Amino acid sequence: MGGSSEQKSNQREATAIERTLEAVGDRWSILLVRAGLRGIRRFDDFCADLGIARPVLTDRLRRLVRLGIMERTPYQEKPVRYEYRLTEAGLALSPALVALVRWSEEYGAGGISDSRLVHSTCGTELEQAFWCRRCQTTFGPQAVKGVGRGVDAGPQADVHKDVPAGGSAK
Amino acid sequence: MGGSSEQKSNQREATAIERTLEAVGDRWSILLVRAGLRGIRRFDDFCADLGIARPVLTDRLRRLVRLGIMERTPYQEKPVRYEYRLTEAGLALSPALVALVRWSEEYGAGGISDSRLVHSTCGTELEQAFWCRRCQTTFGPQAVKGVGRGVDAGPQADVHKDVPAGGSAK
DNA sequence: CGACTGAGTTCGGAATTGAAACTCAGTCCG
DNA sequence: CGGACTGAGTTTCAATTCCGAACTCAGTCG
Repeated sequence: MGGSSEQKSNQREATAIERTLEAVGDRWSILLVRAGLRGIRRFDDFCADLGIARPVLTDRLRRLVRLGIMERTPYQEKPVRYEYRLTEAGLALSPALVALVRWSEEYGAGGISDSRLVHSTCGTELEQAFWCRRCQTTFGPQAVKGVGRGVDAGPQADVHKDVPAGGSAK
Repeated sequence: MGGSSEQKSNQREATAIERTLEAVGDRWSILLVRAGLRGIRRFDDFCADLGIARPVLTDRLRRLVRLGIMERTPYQEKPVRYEYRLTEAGLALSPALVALVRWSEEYGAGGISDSRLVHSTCGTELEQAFWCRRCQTTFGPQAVKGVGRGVDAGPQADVHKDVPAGGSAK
């Protein structure tokens, strides 16, 4: 096309985020994971709690199971009944969920937040940061570099200002 | 169960995550934000880079602007041309993006990762954590408590194991 | 035996996509 | 001057996907 000589990363190989979103990037999957974190496990409960249509729920649960995010196991034998619970991979999505909640708390439309995330041992509102094992410091998104081509907070990721970024830790 | 004495958080009032997902919870919005972080700003570039259909792109960009996640400004006057760039609120979504990338790196299907996130100053792979300003420590998702009803990693959020959680940070 | 549970399925109809072609203003080239 | 080109969108129409409600099926309870 045009004179462009640059080759953007096109669809051939999905990037990390694309792959993640393929798994949980639809309107419901993340909500299902969240429900799972809240302890919901049974079909009808997911259905009632989220207001998701049954056929869609069936499909999503199956996909999450296939992707190893949830597990379907019988919780009683009499009439065999199955429940869905998060696997380790599913639980590992919680940082992402928390990040989304935090965002909504800060920038969400309306501004009113019905829930605040706090550090359970002291009740202080938490901040999110990255942790470098080697340097033993926390730092913000602007010090993250993508090696390869998933995310490189390149050209314009500099406007930040409210991230802990090295709160103390050094 | 039948009588349902428990009041799950139903659809009446959207929870924090629900509100966030309403903004960026569709198949494309997050990808658009990511593209924005990578420096893409122009309509056709978003289109080519993501392979998104034009009508959908139009719609999503408009929504992101309406939600204050992106800004539409002219970048030349001759023939007026507009570009879309992330606002502060948009940039603030990066922790969530990073969390998603991290997840894919660790649990993503296939296992092959085309990008690893590292601490830019030392090249070490980063870990994600939460930071408590008061306690001056980092901690993992299991020590997060939701006050209100957004997320409370309640009943089963205990299986974790690979989060720094207080690595040292002091 | 009849009502009830829990986990799905099977319908239509409604809303969203997606690909490709078309519009429009203005600029560049010969 | 006129045709080709850009960039940012529309329009059109077929193909998906989604929702809501009703239905199935196995097994249990009273």
